[in-house]
Amino acid sequence: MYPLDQCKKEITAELQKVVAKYHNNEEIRVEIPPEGMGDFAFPCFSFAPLLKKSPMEIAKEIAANIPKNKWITTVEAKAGYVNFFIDTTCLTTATLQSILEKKDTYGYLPKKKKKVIIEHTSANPNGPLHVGRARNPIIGDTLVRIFKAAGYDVESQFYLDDMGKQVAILAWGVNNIDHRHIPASENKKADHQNVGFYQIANERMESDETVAQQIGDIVKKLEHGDHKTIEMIHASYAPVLDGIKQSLLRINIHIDTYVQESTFVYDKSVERIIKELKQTPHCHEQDDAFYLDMEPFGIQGRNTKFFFLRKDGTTLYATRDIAYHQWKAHHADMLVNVLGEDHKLESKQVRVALELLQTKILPQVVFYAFVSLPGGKMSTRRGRVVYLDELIDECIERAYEEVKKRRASELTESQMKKIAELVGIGSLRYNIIKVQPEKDIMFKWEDALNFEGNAVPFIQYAHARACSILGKTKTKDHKFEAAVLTHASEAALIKQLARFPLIIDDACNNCKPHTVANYLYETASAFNQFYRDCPVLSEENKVLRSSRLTLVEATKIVLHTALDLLGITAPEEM
RNA sequence: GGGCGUGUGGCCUAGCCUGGAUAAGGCACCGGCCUUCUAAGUCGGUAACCGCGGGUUCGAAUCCCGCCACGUCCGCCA
Repeated sequence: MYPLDQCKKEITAELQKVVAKYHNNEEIRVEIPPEGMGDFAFPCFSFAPLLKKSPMEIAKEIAANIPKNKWITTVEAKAGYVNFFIDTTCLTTATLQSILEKKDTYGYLPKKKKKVIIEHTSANPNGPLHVGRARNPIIGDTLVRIFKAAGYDVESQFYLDDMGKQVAILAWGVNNIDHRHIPASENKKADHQNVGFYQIANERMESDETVAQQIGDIVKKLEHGDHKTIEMIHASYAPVLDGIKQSLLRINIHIDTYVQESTFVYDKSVERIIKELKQTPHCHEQDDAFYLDMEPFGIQGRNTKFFFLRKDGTTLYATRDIAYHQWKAHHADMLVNVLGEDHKLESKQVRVALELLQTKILPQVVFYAFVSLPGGKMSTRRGRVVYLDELIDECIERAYEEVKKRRASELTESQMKKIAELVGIGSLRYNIIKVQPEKDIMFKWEDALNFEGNAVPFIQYAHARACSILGKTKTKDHKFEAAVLTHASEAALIKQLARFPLIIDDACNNCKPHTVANYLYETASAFNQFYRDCPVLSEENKVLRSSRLTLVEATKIVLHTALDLLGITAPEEM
């Protein structure tokens, strides 16, 4: 157990003892008070009507009955709250020891021996990833990292749509359109080179009945397990998928498993699901097609019919998704999906179906709002997009200009290039992850590429500063004396470091990756204040100097680990 | 028409789940700090009736109801 957990637990236990005589049956919940009023606080308002005393009197009474111990130094009653001041020396010792001992696993929680499958990205392989979709891999990969840190065994999955119309359109294009009719793309990656086939094929499909027919035929053949067709599809999108993987790799994202949708048609699991769904009382037939009535499950609107079988006997995307989820449920203890908000209804329909089929494990879904452009929504079909690759390039280029402006006289060209890469990629990931997924975001270059204030360079810079200090000393193992780290900036920084394990726990339990970004910003900020107030290398008092060095080392470790949770590299210098 | 989500200083964001002590940051703007570990830093200032209206409560940005605006969905598409 980490120091702050232990401390909180003791305070809660002491409160429990005192409050027991008020016949309180609510759970004791301590909160974090505003600046200067201690480390933990307990509000007494709810006892007032019960005891017919003022909250202030009750707070005084409770405060007087809390014994001091190793953790609790001062207990005071103020404005109806019992405020606890914890022993800084004790917290400092325990926290720094914990960090030095666990190093880059400080903050990690005990192994839970549970497997979680996190599905994210799952983009149609018909073109390059664009900025709207970019939120998906970044949220997904960050969750993967957070769940691992929280002690889970994690597998990331990309659900690959190789049966749908989108990929059939691309395949038709690749096989029927002369490449000279495809508008040239500046980017040489295969996903950029091939997206034109999809766009042109899409136009042709809309204007030409025969083309639409041919594409429909491809989809039908896929459903009926025509091997030649499925091979043709795989061959058509393979280069595009490869390009997508390369883009993901550029932003430090690797996906463990790519699961083909066709798997569930060919292994007959979709067939089995249809049979089972037909036997549920909510299944109805209409013109030889089958649907579940969603009305009893809280779904309202113009149409509450969830069709899972067409009249021609073929299945639908959502039907196959049910099979995929059942398969996942067999292979994991917990499921997490990252989906765009346009999938909310489909996701709910799949959930209801899974419940009807008595599937043991249901997915926890993180929905994100689309990233829009100042003029409106992005669309691959209409070519109205900012591609992820363009954004990556622009971020790195802009970061390079910044490095050059500041460090050109001190660093070599290759050093600057390397730093620009880390800062550029980091900026991209940080800017997307720092905002709650459900919040709409409008994409503006000036915001995405702003390198000041609450942005990744601020954090990376703090890390580089820590490295710089540590690099200027010869001694490696730092001894520390907690009692000398008494400056307010030191105490604030240590408390911040102590909070890290709680942040991981919270971010994982609530699937809120943005809280890690907030924590990082606060930690870097606390370090910058310490940096201003407490000279390290020039400190003459040997014990204080070495204790501060230890604190710098500890901060460096935490910043590094927390950045890693966001898939961002911590540079040694910048 | 209905469902779901979002609405916090000029702009952007945290806090909302689990109600609590002066609503916390960033950008922009104004004014300080580089003979001291990288100023991508730091200190101070101006700026918010927390979308609007009700309700619950000792107490509401937070919970409940209604309304408005924006996003998204309501296909035998994916």
